[in-house]
Amino acid sequence: MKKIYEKLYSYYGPQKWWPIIQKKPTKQQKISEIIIGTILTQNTSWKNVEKALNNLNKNHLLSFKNIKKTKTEKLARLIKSSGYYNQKADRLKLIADFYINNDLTKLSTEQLRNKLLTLKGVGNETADSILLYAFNRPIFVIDSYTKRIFSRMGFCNNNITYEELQNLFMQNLKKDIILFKEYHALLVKLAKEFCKNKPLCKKCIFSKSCKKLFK
DNA sequence: GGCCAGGCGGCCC
DNA sequence: GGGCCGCATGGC
Repeated sequence: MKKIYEKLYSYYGPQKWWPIIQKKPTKQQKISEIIIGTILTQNTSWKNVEKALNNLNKNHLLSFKNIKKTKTEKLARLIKSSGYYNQKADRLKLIADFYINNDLTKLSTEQLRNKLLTLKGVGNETADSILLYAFNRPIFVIDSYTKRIFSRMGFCNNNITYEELQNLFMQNLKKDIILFKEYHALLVKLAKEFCKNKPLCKKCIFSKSCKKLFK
């Protein structure tokens, strides 16, 4: 596990994920931008999400207080480029209310995770992304890329559950927040560049060690 | 033009 | 517990 990380890191370097839209954000602004980003990026390419985030930022809407005051229809219009915009607009409203009405900072990671999962629009990956990137809790984020890469490498089956794959990482790595953040981001990078749906194994940096070699 | 993107909820069985 | 569907834009 650690060796794969080190190889990725030495090849790609740090990924600088989140937050990226606002200049010199306060702590609150960082948290809201990250949480909003996790919702918008669900099954959507990051470029489309960036446009939506910039639109929100121009309208001072990377803020849960302001989202709460804004009509769903207006939000939907502004985030149109991120796809599923009606659903996502609804869910931004829900999470804004949730954030404003709850003091989340005192909860344990477990408690916070369970609370997040009660929200419509927040599943395993989104909850863990929020925990790790917005609240700096040591939890490893699994996504479809992670599963694809590690099943191809031979570490797991393709039908492994979210929890099982997450445990595999958590049990074999130090609980290091910086490491968890970078590792997930680096896996996304690898999946986009080499370990695609139609993989580019010959060029891939893991072509020698990976079990599944596609032509 | 088809496929895919940093998923999720609501169904159904 | 799994399998399928709707949600939707934009880039390649």
